[in-house]
Amino acid sequence: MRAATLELEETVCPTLCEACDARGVSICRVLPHPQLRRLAAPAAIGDYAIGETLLFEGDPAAHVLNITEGAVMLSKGLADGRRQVLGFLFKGDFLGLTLTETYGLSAQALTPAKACRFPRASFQRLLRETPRLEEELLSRASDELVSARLHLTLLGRKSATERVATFLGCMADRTATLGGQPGTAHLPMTRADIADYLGLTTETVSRVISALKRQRTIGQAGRGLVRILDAQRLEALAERA
Amino acid sequence: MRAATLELEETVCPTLCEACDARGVSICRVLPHPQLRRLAAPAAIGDYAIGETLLFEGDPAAHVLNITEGAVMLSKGLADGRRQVLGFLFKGDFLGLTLTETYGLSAQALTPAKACRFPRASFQRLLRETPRLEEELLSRASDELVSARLHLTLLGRKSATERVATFLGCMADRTATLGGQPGTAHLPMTRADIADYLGLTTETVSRVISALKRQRTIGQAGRGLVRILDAQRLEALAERA
DNA sequence: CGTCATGTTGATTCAATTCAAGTCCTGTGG
DNA sequence: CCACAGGACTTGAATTGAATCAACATGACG
Repeated sequence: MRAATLELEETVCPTLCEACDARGVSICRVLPHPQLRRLAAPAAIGDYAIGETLLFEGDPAAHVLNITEGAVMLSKGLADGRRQVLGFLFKGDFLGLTLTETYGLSAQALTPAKACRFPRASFQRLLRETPRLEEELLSRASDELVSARLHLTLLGRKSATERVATFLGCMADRTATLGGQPGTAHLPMTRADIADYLGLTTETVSRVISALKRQRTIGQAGRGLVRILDAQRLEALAERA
Repeated sequence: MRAATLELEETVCPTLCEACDARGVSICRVLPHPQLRRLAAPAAIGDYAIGETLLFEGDPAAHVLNITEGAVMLSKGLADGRRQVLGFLFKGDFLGLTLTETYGLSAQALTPAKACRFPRASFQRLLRETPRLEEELLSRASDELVSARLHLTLLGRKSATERVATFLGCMADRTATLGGQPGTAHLPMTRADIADYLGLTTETVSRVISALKRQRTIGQAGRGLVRILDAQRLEALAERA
């Protein structure tokens, strides 16, 4: 699948960026107008359908992307088809930066999504000349590292119930930050995606979620929406580090 | 336990840094003389015994450290005592940088170790004024993220044998890079440390290592030294992503 | 309204853990 | 130098949490 893209007119870009919904939560936030113009000039907006690939593990790392809309899943594959889901990205998240010549992970859209796409070379050039941007990226890398470590602890040392409870708690937090219903977790991914994120099987994820519903810790609030009914109990089950 | 430290005379420091064995592989590598002086001025050298703590999860993040000698283990604890080992550090590795006010992980010495210790505040100041250093740290954070993702894949999706084989392969690579015997893995950590790194128990690690020895894939080459006898087979068992 | 994905639930199996002895080092003090 | 104490490591037997195998339910969509 190939994403529809729209080249931005150089003159139009500052206006577009000005109007961009994700601006305030994206890396662009830290750029003054001249640098923003430099970033935007060679940019394109990618529009991705559900399941579509934003970038693929092993492909030449030609672009970096900034998500402006929708939900995206990051994953890594093993030779025999097993898969580890590494994380979920939303509006304002940045991806695709790497020191190697090829991407080290894949990214695909979980919902219809949009992303601002910058050629890697020009981005690297801007980066080298804009310490404020470097600082922003270091800060984001630092955050990613923190959440990777929590994820490692979850995968290495938690039980199935703890994993699912931790996951639901995190997703509820994320939903709140992104401006959704507080006390609700938006789950745009399938059970298989959750299982590959938590190092479990779909069956186990399903069983644990059913058990949490049975004991009224959570409840269904519509398609892909879980209501946290007993946040305290969920927190206790999660054993968050 | 409190580490013995030696305050550096400001006038002495450039000489000491000049003589530092870890200089060429540390972040200091990228600093021109004036900045190096600024970095070194408030620095202290910490000397740590086996088992001693370099920094502790939850403590105020007062310092950043650069390892100049020995092996260090990073870990994170759960409330009930379970532990996830996050990684192993050696000469030239940097630790302790965080956006939060407290450390998010613990670090302890596996061998007698030395580390250059910088006050966080002055390091941050230097960092903000030295884009080249920021660049270096971003590059290191990027590497750490890559290895964290490999570790996630290992914990989420690999069997016990695959985990141990992957680990031994990585440690052998690391040993070679650090200038040890090629084809040999130096293991300064205990079975319990390895188990907590791989998300297994000591018994399982021991059983898998015994099995690998029985089938002559690896052999013992002294205390904490494993010889890789059949690298190809080990690689195949590892299912490296 | 039927089809095919996705999700749930149950029965059974299995890989790794837990429990339980031992053995092997290594450093220490007689 | 040797005995021995205590931790590290290994091995075996029993147990178990999650995976696998197998239906079946649900629900989104043409």
